[in-house]
Amino acid sequence: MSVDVGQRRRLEPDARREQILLVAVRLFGERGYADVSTGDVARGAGVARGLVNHYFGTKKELYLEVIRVMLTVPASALTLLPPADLPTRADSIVSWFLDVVSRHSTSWLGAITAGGMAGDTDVDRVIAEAIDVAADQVLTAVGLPVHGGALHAMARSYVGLATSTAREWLQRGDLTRAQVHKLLTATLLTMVDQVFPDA
Amino acid sequence: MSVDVGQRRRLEPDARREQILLVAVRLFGERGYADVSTGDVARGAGVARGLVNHYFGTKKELYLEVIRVMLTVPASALTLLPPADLPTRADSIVSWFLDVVSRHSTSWLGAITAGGMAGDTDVDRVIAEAIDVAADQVLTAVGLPVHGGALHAMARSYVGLATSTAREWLQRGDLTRAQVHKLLTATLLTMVDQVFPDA
DNA sequence: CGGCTTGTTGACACAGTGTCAACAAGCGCC
DNA sequence: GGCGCTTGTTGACACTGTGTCAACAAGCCG
Repeated sequence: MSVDVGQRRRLEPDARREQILLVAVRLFGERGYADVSTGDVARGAGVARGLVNHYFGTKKELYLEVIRVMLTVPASALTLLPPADLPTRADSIVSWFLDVVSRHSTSWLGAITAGGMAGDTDVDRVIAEAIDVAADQVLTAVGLPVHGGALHAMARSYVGLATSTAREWLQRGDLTRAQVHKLLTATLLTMVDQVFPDA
Repeated sequence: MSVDVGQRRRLEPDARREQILLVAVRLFGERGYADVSTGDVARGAGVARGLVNHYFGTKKELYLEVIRVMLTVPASALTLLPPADLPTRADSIVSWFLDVVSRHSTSWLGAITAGGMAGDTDVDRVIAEAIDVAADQVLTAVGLPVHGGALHAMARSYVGLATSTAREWLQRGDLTRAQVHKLLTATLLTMVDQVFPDA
């Protein structure tokens, strides 16, 4: 927590902005949106409150950047999936998803459930974009075209299932990873076989 | 919108409380949590702002009552499901769910996604209770025991799928009701047949 | 060592929340 | 009908949090 009570120091804009953003990510991740004031962020960064507004404009804009950071996911390694049969590929994508979400558990799950303010138009847009990305990854991993409205919508639905199931595992602890894995692969195969053909 | 600018009128506590609550339900449903002030609610009810605090204590407590109202669902008619075979019962429960959620579309979907502040402990608890109720209904309709941790957790996951899928239908309009119906019944049957046995 | 750019600060105005003593609507009693 | 009492209702007050902005000074350049 080294609070560096030294004299005021002059940093390059990018460095200062980054420093404040990191503090905000930590605080918003721990408590909610409402329970963190811009003053808390400023104090955490050892900086005047006005500077937060100077760099991010508004508390909500700062929060938008924060959830953008939280929802940004490596996304790598997924493209090079083994070109095996469908059940194997489904298994791989589910494992990958569970790895990612368990590594970032608090921040990712917290952010995807809106970490403090769903219903807000801008926040919803950012979250929707993250879900879109995840849906794209599911579709490509399964070997289906990313375009096509209904298909993509169904993939988003599946991401919703994956999210709520992961929450049962990581936050409530009422499911084991094995059970989650089984649930997500079985439903994914069902959707690919029986439901997607309608789209 | 009759704003009854008449003299101050004295109402029975229950009546006044109810009146304020209805205004709050409408306002919180339209805009979010943050975009509605207690002053807005008071003005909408033609009442002094202090009276809102008198009846509900805090803005957050008022909001808790609001989402409790929004999430309260007839729940009737479901118990008397035809004792048919599993696919038929799954069909019935899905139809019932889609009817309910489409009737209350804005308020229910808005509230279940936390209408303005997920991450808050108390709000999350109320929402979790509503999901529990829905999970109970799914389990009983399918003819499985309501108790048993893992089973119930999986039912909650399914409710998460149902919610996100309904949102694709009602809010984004990228799925038809028939597609949603097909998706939800197929996945429900898969879960009952292949996944629930693990619990 | 000046001077200048600009990162940084602190004070200001304002909006929203919760509290509380004081007010008055309307019922019951005579 | 008038009077008083209960209690629903009000408006002012103190406080916290947000956004703005002119003034300040850190640190480079000559």
